[in-house]
Amino acid sequence: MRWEDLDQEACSVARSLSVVGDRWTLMVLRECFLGARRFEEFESRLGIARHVLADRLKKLTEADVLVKVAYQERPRREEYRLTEKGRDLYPVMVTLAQWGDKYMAGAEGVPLLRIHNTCGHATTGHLMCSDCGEELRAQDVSVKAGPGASRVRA
Amino acid sequence: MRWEDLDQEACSVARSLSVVGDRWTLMVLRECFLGARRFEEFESRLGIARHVLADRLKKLTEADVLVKVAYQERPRREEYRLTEKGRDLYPVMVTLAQWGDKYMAGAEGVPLLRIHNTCGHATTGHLMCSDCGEELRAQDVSVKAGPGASRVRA
DNA sequence: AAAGTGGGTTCCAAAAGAGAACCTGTCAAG
DNA sequence: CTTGACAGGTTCTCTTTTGGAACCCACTTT
Repeated sequence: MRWEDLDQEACSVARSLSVVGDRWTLMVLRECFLGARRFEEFESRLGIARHVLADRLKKLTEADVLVKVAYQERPRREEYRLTEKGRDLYPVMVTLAQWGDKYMAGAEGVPLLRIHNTCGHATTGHLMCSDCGEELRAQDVSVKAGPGASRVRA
Repeated sequence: MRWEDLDQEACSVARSLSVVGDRWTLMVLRECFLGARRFEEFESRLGIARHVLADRLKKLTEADVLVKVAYQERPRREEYRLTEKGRDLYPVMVTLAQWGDKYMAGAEGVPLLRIHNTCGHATTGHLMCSDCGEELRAQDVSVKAGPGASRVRA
């Protein structure tokens, strides 16, 4: 299978990865959540090759994850901002960050704390069941074909 | 910057991506959560090139995300299983799947439902603050340098 | 002896990435 | 009016990674 066919799969993980699953894309989005908006900002913070950055920004814009917004005319300059669709990737970033915090931080501790402004505390996110409010753990969840399943999986 | 230097970054997202951020790795892990264990299973379910699969399984094993366990001797055959470190990636899979459910499912509905066995209902996971129990949203969270920050970021 | 099975490795061509150089409007300084 | 700077790209060459097919090896079954 070719990577570009991934969005044809009857699997939401595959479809998400067809947008954010290649090298650098999630790193670009990390910078978005940390406040980056301009081409030069992304480049200097990430150290990414310029044409790769241009390609990722283009694809993310085409996927409506980012929008290009002019911040000045003459010369026209545009910056990239997260759309709602893009902001909805926040849980993915947080869960990735927490896995890194847990397994890759080493003795000196985690590099970045997340502060929940609502309550003022350093926080970690926990994934809770929408129905019963218990924490969702892999061993308590099974899957079942949904309405959009073209083929069933056990 | 080269991709292999990513694990040197003072950022947990970057460090996580240095393990799971390349093409196919998260797809391999999706299959693990759906019950795949053997080389042939991964290959036929994913349609991935065999040497790429071999490389990903090797790297995931070296990173202690998977372990090789013999399921028979003579001829010796080994399968791959998620470790605790691997199972801890479950929240990443769920948040990715939910983003795909929301934005890529189309009219026919989501391909796969997740059933929370504890309560018996189809569920979606919500990311909650460990401290106050409110839902964590990007706009309510700010970041602050932690003990392992080698350089500070606003 | 021949074929099958599971889990790989090897080969080549095609695609993607790293890094540096170059291009395009526009303004400001000399 | 020429030179330089700035933001945001594009183009070039070289290296690395994929995709796809073929091959290999230790056994077991027919």
